[in-house]
Amino acid sequence: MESQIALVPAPASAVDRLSALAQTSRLNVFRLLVRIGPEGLRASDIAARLAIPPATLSTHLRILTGAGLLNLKAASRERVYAVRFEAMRELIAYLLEDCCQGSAEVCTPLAGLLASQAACCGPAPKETTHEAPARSRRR
Amino acid sequence: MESQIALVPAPASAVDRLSALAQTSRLNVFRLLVRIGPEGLRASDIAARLAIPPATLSTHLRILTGAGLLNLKAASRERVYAVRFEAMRELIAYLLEDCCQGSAEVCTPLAGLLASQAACCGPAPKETTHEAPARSRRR
DNA sequence: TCCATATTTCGATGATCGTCGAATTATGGA
DNA sequence: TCCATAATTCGACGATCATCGAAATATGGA
Repeated sequence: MESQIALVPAPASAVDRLSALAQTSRLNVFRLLVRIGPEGLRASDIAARLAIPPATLSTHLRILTGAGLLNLKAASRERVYAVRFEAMRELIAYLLEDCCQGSAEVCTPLAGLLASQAACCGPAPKETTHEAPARSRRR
Repeated sequence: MESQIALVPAPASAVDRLSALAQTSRLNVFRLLVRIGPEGLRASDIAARLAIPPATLSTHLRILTGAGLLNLKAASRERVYAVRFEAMRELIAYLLEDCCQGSAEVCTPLAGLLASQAACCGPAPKETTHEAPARSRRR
């Protein structure tokens, strides 16, 4: 026993997501991909546009993807990353959860509004799986 | 010369705000204050509710306030902190700026929605100033 | 099959961060 | 005035992080 342990990816927490965004390079990557939209961008294109060395960018993409903020859409030789808008909705809803004790007099239910699919980029365009963490030590 | 330098508080960046939130204790403090709403809570009450030692909490409150996320509402012996909802609106708008290149067909203008005062906790209840960073080395 | 290319992992360095006890600094009442 | 109390700063520890060159790993053609 002990063989299957720690292979299941821990669900990305709000702290994971906020940490992922709380870094200049990664925030730039994220915002670039927000602008680009659901089609996403190849890693090399991101590197070129933001002038980040490939090795560094790769680390950042791994962290953003592991946090569930990005989506690896196509995995051939060239990899395309796109924003998972659903993750943003979840994050914002979590941050503002039960705002003002839910008193609608004080607080327009912003969180609920965000949770609705009326939010950003519609009902999530069909995606490949939110590929990511399940990293087991290979080799 | 050189005497007045670096006393003007640098405006809190998005990275500052995200970093402030990207930490378990601080995120708990923030979410507690979101629930509480505009009235805010005394430092000692926060410490009691979240079981955080005063010295640690003080550091966290300074970071959250310095990032513009909290507001020191009353400064007598007991200090009352409250969420600056305006800061959250700004942050979310920044994160989703120019989403999908502004194409409304793809993207409901979430950022614009948040920027409106229809958002959370109305047009910001009258506050004392967003007291914070201007810290000069005293003593 | 073999190579060119896209991307990731390894590894090491310097820098920043979280924590909290002890000392310090206000403040408001007796 | 003096004290009890609220809150902050100081200081130091260990832990985590960003960076990026070099090496390793895929992939898709020729």
